[in-house]
Amino acid sequence: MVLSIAAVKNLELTLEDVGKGENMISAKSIGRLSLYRRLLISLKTRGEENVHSHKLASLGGVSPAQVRRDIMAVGYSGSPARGYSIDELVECIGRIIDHPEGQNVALVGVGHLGRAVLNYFRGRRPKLRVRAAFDNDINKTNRVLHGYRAHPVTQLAEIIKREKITVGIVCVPKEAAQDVANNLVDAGCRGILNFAPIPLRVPPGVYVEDIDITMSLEKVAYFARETAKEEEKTE
Amino acid sequence: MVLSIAAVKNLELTLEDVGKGENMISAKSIGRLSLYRRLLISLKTRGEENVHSHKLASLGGVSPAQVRRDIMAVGYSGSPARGYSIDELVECIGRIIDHPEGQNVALVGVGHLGRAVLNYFRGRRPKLRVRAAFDNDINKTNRVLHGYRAHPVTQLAEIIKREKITVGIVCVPKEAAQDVANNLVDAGCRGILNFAPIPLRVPPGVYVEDIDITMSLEKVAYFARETAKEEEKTE
DNA sequence: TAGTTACTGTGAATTATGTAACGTTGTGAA
DNA sequence: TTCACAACGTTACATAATTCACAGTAACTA
Ligand SMILES: NC(=O)c1ccc[n+]([C@@H]2O[C@H](COP(=O)([O-])OP(=O)(O)OC[C@H]3O[C@@H](n4cnc5c(N)ncnc54)[C@H](O)[C@@H]3O)[C@@H](O)[C@H]2O)c1
Ligand SMILES: NC(=O)c1ccc[n+]([C@@H]2O[C@H](COP(=O)([O-])OP(=O)(O)OC[C@H]3O[C@@H](n4cnc5c(N)ncnc54)[C@H](O)[C@@H]3O)[C@@H](O)[C@H]2O)c1
Repeated sequence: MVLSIAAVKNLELTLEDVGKGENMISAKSIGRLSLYRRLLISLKTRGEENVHSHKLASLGGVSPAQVRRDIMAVGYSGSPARGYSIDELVECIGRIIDHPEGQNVALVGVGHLGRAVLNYFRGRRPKLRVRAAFDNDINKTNRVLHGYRAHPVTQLAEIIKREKITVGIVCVPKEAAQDVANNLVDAGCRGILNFAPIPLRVPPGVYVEDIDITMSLEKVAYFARETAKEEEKTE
Repeated sequence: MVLSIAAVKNLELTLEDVGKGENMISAKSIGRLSLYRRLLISLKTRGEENVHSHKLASLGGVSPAQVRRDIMAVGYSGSPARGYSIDELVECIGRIIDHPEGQNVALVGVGHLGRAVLNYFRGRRPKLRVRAAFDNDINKTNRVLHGYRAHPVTQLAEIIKREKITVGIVCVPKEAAQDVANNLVDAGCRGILNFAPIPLRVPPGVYVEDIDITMSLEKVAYFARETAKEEEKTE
């Protein structure tokens, strides 16, 4: 049986529409889009107006085809001759990854790492506001650290609800991480960035991203040896 | 520690497999193995001697089949009835991801994040020793911070060669990151853990792992909205 | 205006990664 | 001892991610 091109196209379209959350972009793509946006803004400050996929690919350490595919996902189209308009592309990426009214963030565990993160995000992203910090150490609470006042964890639920916080950052020791995560979710958080070196259990509908520094360092150490070995053999 | 006959067999098998180097273990598997090892050690301190794949899977947030396949990659075999011996499995994972004599690590950029990382790894991993820290700010160098003395970056090449350092951690601002990476590679580093929010260019044979906290936070914020939306629709 | 060129957009092919299935095996019970 | 069974090891399969390849096109040239 031979189908016309139009028929095939229609079939695919209907299948797509019937499928689940129609155009749900993968976590990997979202991550790269966030990277592209930073690179684009950096290019813009250097006076560039347009950029080609291979330029962005080279800056981002990915393939040009990957860049084009990711950009396709946000629904933006460039011009074959001029490439992508930096302004428009930044705008389109923002339309996908930013919430129009912005989102509020809370950080729990104002230790070494927590303070570094607080300091870094202070006033940096207007659409992603760190609105509260918490700790259970009375020496750290009710003082202003890096421009943020750390509240006692006992007030966590109350403040998260009041400030409409939907994203939590977990910087507490691993023994406390699951409890903190449970409290964050109960209070209304739907996304957690977890620095504690254990996977968190959360109900469906809550997204967790783990940053496991120890694991990453062990990976680097392993491949520092292995890729070096591979190189030797080809010499 | 008493090794069974099975463990000795495993040792022989892994030595054979490592020698070839053609079927290299994926970065994802290495990462999970690092996680399994931590979980196993934690189980051991609670008095457990053996563990089944589904138990480890549940703790690690992965599927039992995944656990079995990762463990297959290190060349260890468990018993159908008792599962895996925790001691032996930790030993076999270490044989893959640790260097027998250990590896030396340097950290560049003793700012907020760099100090948090230094503090965290102090005396934690005997096979992964942070041997030197560097900064270009004279207010931070030649003082002892978190048990480490920070050297001026001008001494980077010399000290890295002298201390036989093969792994570098980059915690400097993004403007300086590529220069620092170049110096690390020139001095002999073959692996870099990069916290600066730009991809580093390195020659082949050098492995880079990026930890992009901003990107991760934006991902969390995005999926905090999107997965919540999906949930609503199914209600 | 027609030709040239270099880039985009996108289906198809390829590769990586994860899951399911199932024969195998060691252990404990009858 | 033999059987039943639960969990392993491995292969086959399924899905996700990435790259390839090329048609289509806007600018630029002469
Ligand atoms: N710093 C690093 O480089 C690094 C590397 C890998 C993993 N981590 C992980 O990140 C987390 C934080 O690391 P850190 O170096 O900042 O540790 P830290 O000890 O400096 O800070 C932990 C903070 O959490 C607070 N805390 C403890 N229990 C709490 C609770 N129940 N509720 C609220 N606050 C609580 C403590 O008071 C402290 O301020 C840990 O889980 C650690 O394993 C850190
Ligand atoms: N802290 C965070 O949460 C966070 C989040 C995302 C990204 N980062 C990235 O991590 C890196 C470090 O962040 P931070 O918060 O520690 O910043 P920081 O400013 O506190 O520390 C940077 C340190 O690097 C040193 N430095 C600058 N140039 C140098 C050079 N050429 N050679 C050696 N040392 C040099 C500075 O003296 C300073 O001590 C930055 O690239 C930042 O973008 C940090």
